[in-house]
Amino acid sequence: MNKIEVEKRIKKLRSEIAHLRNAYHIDNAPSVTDDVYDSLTRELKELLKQYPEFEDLNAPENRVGGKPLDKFMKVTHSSRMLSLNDAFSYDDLRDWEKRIKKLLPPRLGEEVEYFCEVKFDGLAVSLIYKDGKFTRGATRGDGFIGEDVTQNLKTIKSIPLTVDAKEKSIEVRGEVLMSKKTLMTLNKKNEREGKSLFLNTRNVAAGSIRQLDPKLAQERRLDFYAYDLIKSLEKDENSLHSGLHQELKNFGFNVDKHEAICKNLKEVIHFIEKFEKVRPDFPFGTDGVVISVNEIKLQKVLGVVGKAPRYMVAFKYPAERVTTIVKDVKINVGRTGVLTPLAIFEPTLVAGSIVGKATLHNMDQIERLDLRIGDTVVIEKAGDVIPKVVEVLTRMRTGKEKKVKMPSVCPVCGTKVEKKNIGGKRSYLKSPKRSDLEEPVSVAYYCTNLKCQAKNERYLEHLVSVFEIYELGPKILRRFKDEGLITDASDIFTLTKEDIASLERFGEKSSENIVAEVKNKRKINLGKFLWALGILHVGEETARDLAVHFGTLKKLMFSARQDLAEIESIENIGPAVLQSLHIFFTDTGNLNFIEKLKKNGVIVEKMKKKKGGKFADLQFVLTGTLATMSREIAKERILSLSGKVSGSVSKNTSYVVAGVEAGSKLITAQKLGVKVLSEQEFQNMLG
DNA sequence: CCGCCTCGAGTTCT
DNA sequence: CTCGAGGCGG
Repeated sequence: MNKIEVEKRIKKLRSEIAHLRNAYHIDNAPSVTDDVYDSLTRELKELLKQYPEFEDLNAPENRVGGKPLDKFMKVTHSSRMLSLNDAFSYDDLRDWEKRIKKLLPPRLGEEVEYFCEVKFDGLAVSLIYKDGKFTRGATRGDGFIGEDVTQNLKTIKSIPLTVDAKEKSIEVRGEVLMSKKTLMTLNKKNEREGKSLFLNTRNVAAGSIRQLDPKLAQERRLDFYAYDLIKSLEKDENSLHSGLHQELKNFGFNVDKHEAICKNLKEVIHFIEKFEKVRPDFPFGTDGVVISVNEIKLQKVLGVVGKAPRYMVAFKYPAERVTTIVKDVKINVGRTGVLTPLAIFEPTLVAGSIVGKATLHNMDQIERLDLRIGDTVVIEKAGDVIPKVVEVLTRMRTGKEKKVKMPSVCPVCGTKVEKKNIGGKRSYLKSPKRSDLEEPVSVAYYCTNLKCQAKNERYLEHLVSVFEIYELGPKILRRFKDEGLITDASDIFTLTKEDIASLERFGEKSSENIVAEVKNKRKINLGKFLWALGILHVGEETARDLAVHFGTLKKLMFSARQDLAEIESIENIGPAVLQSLHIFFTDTGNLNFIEKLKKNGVIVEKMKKKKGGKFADLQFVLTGTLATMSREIAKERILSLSGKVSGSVSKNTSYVVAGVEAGSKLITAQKLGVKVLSEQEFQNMLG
């Protein structure tokens, strides 16, 4: 970005942040909108750090509730109110520990004790007590100079007006908060009265404290939690941060009960994980955990760099939704020739991992989102794993965004692309479609070249994965193909050690491994073999149905070529699958390919009809991670007992087997009243 | 013909 | 996990 673009971007960020701050739509969960707001704020802060010339004191980020800054008295803090360095991962924490241990004298460094506490998401304030009386309260401001908000703070019940302190003067630092519940009640009231709704507890708390009218502040039912105590006397050399918390409690301040002294980083991480579970139900908004070196003596050794202490760090829980910019939209070509648009982002941290791309599925989806290249988008991880574009922030547009267009030719081979006719021929056997209607076509675009390189490569990968030949990943396959070792997938089975070793960067050992693995996996049952062929509409499930019905490849092929009625009688096989099978098995190329596979050593095992197993008529859905077996194994065991395994929960599901960290399927199961089995119960059923 | 349920196919990152 | 599309019952 050049400077002009940066300035424009800053402007856009400011207006969008202001927009979000003023109101939000009810159908968005507040906590999620909050993440988006934070994400934009973070970007703005970073840009301003790089380009300080665009700082603007009157800009929305420097104002609260739209009111200018100068209505309160400015006060100077006795000691700077520090901010904290962030850690976004356990690795960041480990790096932090490494840094501080290097700085500590060797003997001390080995026995660092940490103190963990909740990081509240509110407004940091400083309270001064002189001779035990609350005399002045101030906001953090820039750390050096804050605003005198004493009158408003006095309306907060959990701030004691007097404390029993020996020292002439003490300063208590802590966070002004509004509970999530109070915000909900407030928003309900505002909604009834047609007023705009508040975005999050932090903003209302901050806004309320900076109201001129203390009465209004009082109505907002704010709370205060203390976390630091500064005494006029030098801190006792032997004191601990945890000890200060105790003192604060004794003075009558709220101090959150989720705190712990940890002997090492492992215990710190344990604390973080424990609080993460409590966090959603915690009455106040939090964004992480603060970890401090517990001994004040060591804190002094470590000191402060810039505006953050070295002896403290804020672990931030990963945001569930963040914003990023779409750098490009690429088009992938799949095994079937489907062209799938893929959004490429500026790599961004979401829910704990860095995400660089997300599928956009198809052009219809792009249109629904109204997504253009250059857009600022909100992304999340569906089921905590798969990145997904949730929304486009259209207000962030500059006008330079480019619309996404499906290319008219395949990006790999240059052949024409088109949509496919679907469902037009209601039955391959019976009379074709009505002609008065337009033929229905697919949403997806397809590359029409049967020999498209991309298609072949995807097919190679598919076959290898069905055969479970793990040694051959996409990279190696591509290499073999480019180097002329293989021309079609069946060539994999005749690769020799010498062939592979002749390539650069392939040693004796790895060549041997590959050949051995291929030889090991060349036996395959009929169901998997059919699946591996990659017949249109014949996936894992349908292939198994067919295999069980026919038992041998020969019988299936005969039927597909000249006895279609039998195939059509099979459950779950309709006109589309039927047509696809007929076309596949009457094509000479395909027949030759099957012959070549067999000739090259592939052994297809017959499949027998199994019936009357213990799990007959039972349908299972697996979710989460099982401790005693992989999901693949669990599936095989269920199938071997005549049960069925399905990917999604419906009212037809008999049991959902829930492992550790079960996902949304568990929720649907509970909603539909489907029985949920623990791994133990499942084991018992298996016997 | 419509709506529900499955299946197929494509996809991300550690 | 998600979306599209095939299969099938109402």
